[in-house]
Amino acid sequence: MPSGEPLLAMSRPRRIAHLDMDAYFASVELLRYPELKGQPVVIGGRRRTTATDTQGFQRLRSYAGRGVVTTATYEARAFGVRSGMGLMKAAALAPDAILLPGDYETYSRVSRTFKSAVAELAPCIEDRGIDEIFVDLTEVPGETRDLAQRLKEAVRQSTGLSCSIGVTPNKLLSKLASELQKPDGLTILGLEDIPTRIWPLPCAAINGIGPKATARLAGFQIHTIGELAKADPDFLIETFGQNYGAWLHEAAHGRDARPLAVSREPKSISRETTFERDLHPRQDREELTRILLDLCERLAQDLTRKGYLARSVGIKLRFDNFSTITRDHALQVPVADPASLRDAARDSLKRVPLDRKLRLLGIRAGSLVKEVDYRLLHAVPGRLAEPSLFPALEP
DNA sequence: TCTGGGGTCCTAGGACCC
DNA sequence: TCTGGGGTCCTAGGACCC
Repeated sequence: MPSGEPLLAMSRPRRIAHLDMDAYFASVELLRYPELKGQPVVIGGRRRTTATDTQGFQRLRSYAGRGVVTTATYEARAFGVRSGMGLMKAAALAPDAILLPGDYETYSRVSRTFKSAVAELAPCIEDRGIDEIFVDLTEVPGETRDLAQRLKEAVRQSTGLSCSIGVTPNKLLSKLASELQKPDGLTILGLEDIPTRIWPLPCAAINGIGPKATARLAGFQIHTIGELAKADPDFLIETFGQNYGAWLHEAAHGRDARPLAVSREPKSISRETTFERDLHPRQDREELTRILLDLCERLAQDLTRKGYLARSVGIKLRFDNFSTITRDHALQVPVADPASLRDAARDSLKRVPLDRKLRLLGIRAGSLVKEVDYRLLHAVPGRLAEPSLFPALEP
């Protein structure tokens, strides 16, 4: 065999970058309203007409409703405001912060811009949502720090925004590393840095260890990743199950062989809405019906625009006590039109006890099939004719 | 001061088939 | 007449993430 590329194994260590935009939605808004720079600003809530100050901005103190904080500037975070927090609570912490409604179309457009700019330098990218990506730098020529700096510069040139980057041998560590020097950070770690840089961090810093697992681990006096790494793997498996327990052990040691998912088909598409006030299934019957029909319309538009059919349709209800139930309905024939979604939703709704007020209604399309695939496979009449096996009749 | 909207993945039981 | 194991699909709920 001629010399050249090694077949397997001997390949060089991976260089995976995690790129995370800094306070993304808020930073996009600061491009639009530069006069707000340096002030506590919070993105969240619905667009509405309410009291504004002399400059036309709404203050958090004047907010009343059910919204949550989507993003807060670092100045707002200094008051304890965090994303996911109820806006009423945020208003108690920072009443004078500026509140802006989210403008998702703009955030999506800017998102495509920074991703394209990165792709020009390094084309192997995994999309992780609107404001973060993984980038594989392994095959990109150049020194690691230099490459990462060029990515940051490309993001800034194309959008005017800053981001934080972590580069390590795998996705798990890179995700942790990108958090270490936010904002506008660049952190490069090797496996040898795990004990000093990773182990002191709280377990919850790991992507996949949420509030529930954090609380359970704390019950065993496991608070840091280092303590988790020292825990007996058999104990973790007994306590957290085969899959999750074994993964906890691997994660704490910084081991992660997952490849980048450079393209993915959606598994489900959904629409849901939380009401301004809780609605009663009988007293507010008409309003609930209107809301559900509207959700069906919007879901149908999403499906059609993206070219998918649903082989299952599910509804989601959240009651006034925040308990949530779902009901799913598998279909013989995949659908994407509002009337079929509505019929399926009605079937599922019959299986729900409607004895208390509702705060949320949702509809979900699952078991998706590409519309073109389905038509090709089933030769749907009117769209694609079945090729005839017999010659045409003579006239 | 109660907690948005859009997703993914995992678990687990039952139906049904081989 | 009884016993069994495996595989897949459907359904419901929950943890977690951005």
